[in-house]
Amino acid sequence: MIDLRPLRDEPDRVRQSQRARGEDPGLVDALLAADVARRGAVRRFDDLRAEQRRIGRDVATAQGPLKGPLLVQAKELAAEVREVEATLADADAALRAAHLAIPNVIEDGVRPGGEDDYVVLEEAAVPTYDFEVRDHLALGELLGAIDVQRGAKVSGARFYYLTGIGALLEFALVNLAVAQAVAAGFTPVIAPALVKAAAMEGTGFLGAHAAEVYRLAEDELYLVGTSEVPLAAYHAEEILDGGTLPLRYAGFSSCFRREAGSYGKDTRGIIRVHQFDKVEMFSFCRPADATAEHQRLLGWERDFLAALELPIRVIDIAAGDLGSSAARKYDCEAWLPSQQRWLELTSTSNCTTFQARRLGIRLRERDTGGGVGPVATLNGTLCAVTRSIVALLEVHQRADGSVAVPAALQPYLGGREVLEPRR
RNA sequence: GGUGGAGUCGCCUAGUGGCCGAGGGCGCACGCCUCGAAAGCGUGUGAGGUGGCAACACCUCCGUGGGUUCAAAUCCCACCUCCACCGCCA
Repeated sequence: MIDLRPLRDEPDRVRQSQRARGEDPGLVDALLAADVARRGAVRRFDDLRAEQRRIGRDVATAQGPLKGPLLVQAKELAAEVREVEATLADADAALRAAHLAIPNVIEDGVRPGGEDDYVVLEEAAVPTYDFEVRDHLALGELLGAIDVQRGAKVSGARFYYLTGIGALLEFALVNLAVAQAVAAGFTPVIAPALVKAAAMEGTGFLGAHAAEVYRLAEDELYLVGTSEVPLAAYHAEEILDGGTLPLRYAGFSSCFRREAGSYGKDTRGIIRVHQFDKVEMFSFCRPADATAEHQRLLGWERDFLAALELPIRVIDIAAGDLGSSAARKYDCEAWLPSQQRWLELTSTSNCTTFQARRLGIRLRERDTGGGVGPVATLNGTLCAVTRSIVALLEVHQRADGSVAVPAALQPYLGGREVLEPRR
C-alpha cells in the first residue's frame, strides 16, 4: 500500500509512476476520490457516535419518568448509528480496494517500459570454450547429479532429483551462502514454507502473481514462492525499536511455484522448476536508508556470485517489469554457455514502506524521542540453488564433461577440486 | 484428533452490562532530593483515525469476526492462538 499523505499532496508523482509501469493513472484519481469519501463517512460516524454516547450516559443516570422518552430517543439514534456505520464500512472497503489496486511508486531513475527495457549496469566478458559445450542437464546426468526423468515419473514435469554430487552441491552452496551471510551480520533463519493468507497478501503475492501460488484449500495455507514471505511477515503487526535497525535475516526455505503460463519456456533441465531451495536476504531498515541498503544487498549478491567465479551481468529492471511491491529491482544474471544468453540467478528489490504498511510493521525512534513511523523492507536472493547449479556446471565445464569447482566452494565439498563424470 | 483452562494499554494484573470511554504494580522518561547514585517523593507514559495553523476536541481498538442491547472488556455464537492432560506420531 502506498502512503496516502504524500499522495494527497503530490498525486502527479503517483500518476507518473503508474504511466511508467504501463498502468492506469486513473486509478490514482479513483483512490483520491475514495479517500475523500471515506473521510466524509468517518466524520458523520464520529459525530453521531459521540452524540449516542452522550445520550447513553444520560439514560444511565436518568430517574423514573425521565427515562422513558430518553430511551425512545436513544433507540432512534442507535438505528441511525447502525446505518452510518454500514456506510462507513462500505467506504472503508472501497478505499482499501482502491488502495490495493495501486502498486508501489517507483524510485527516481527507474526506466519506464517493460521486460525488455532494462538498463545494463555491468556486464562481464562472455567466456569462450574451445570445445562443444554441454548444457547443464547433460553435464548433470554425466555427473549423476540431476535426474529429471524420475522427477517427472514421481511428481510430474518440472520436478527433479538431485542425487550424489548434485545433492552435495546443494548443501555446499547453501552452507557457503549462509556462511557469507552470517559473516556480514545476518541472522540465519529457517522459515516456514507454508503460510497463512495474511502473509501472502501482505507481501503482495496474491495480486497479479496469484496464479503462481500453490494453495492448500483444505487448510487455507499457501506454499511460499520465496522465503521473502515468511521473513517479511516475521515482524508483522510489530513496532520495531529504531535502535535495532537495520534488522537483517538470511532465510533458508524451499520455494514453490506453479509456473502457470510458462508452458514451453525453459522446459529442459532444472532452470524453471516447481520446487527449489533458496537462501534469501531480507532487511528491515529506516526509509531514509533503503536506497543505500538496496546497494548493499546487491553488493552481497555480487560477492556470492564472484565467489562462484561466474561471469555476470547486472541489470536495472524497467518500471513495467517490477512486482507490485518493488520501487526498484536489480537482477544479477549469469552467462549460460549452452544457450548463449544471460540467466537470472538473483534479484533484489527495494519495497520501501509498501510491504511494511500492508503488514503493519512500524518503527519507533526511541533515541530521538520520535514517534512511530513506517519501516522499509528489502529483499535479495543470496543463492537460488537450482539455478546456481545450472550456471556452475555450465560455466565451469571442461571438454571431458568434468566440472571445475571454484576455490570458495571447495571447502564445502570436502576439498574436491573437480567433479568427474561417472563411468 | 479429544477434554479442560486462558487470551485486557511493553511486562504482570484488576475488572460479569452504564462515572472502566480501562484501575493498580513493574518497567521506562522527566523533575525534586543527593557531592554522585540508590531509595523515596512527584509528574508523565499505547496505537490508529477525523477536524483544527495550533493548543486541543472527538471517534475507533480489551485475541478475531458476528450477534443481543438505548448502552458490551463484561452477555451469546463461531473462529484463531496459547497452556495442561489424553490419544497418535516424525
